[in-house]
Amino acid sequence: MRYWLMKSEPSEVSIDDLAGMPNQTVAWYGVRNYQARNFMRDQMRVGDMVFFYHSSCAEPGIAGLAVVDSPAYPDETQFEEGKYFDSKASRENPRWFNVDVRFLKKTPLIGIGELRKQPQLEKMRILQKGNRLSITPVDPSEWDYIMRKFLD
DNA sequence: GCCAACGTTGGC
DNA sequence: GCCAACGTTGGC
Repeated sequence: MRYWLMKSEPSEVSIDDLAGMPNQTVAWYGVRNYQARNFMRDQMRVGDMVFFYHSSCAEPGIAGLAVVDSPAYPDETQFEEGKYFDSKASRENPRWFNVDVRFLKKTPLIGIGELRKQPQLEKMRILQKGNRLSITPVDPSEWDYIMRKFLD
């Protein structure tokens, strides 16, 4: 089993939104970055654990726990008109993929400032200067540390 | 709103 | 294949 951190803008899908979805599950549509896509398509497995992270908002940070609920499949929004449409993608040759993610629990918000204070977390991808990847692997030791320090 | 960092695009 | 220009991300 692997561990991940997935960013979502709460104005799009917040942890509360996720909790209110049918089956408490959402398709992680809209990823348009190859590295993030490859993580979903090639490395994620059903049952992998996810930190649900609120980004681009007043209080950025980890807001909940989720779990990967499906293997990757073509992202429907690449075929539809709208901001995620991709004219170079086709159903025969899809370019973008997503997994489904299921709500596990809401957590007290662990702000990015709190995370930065932890020397044990200084190598976390999310905390590196210039980091922009919306999906990043989390080292098991980092996962354990956060769980013990903040979520016991 | 600012702006540093990064990914993508496209001319050459 | 290089690299300048451009667009986006995301914390502050």
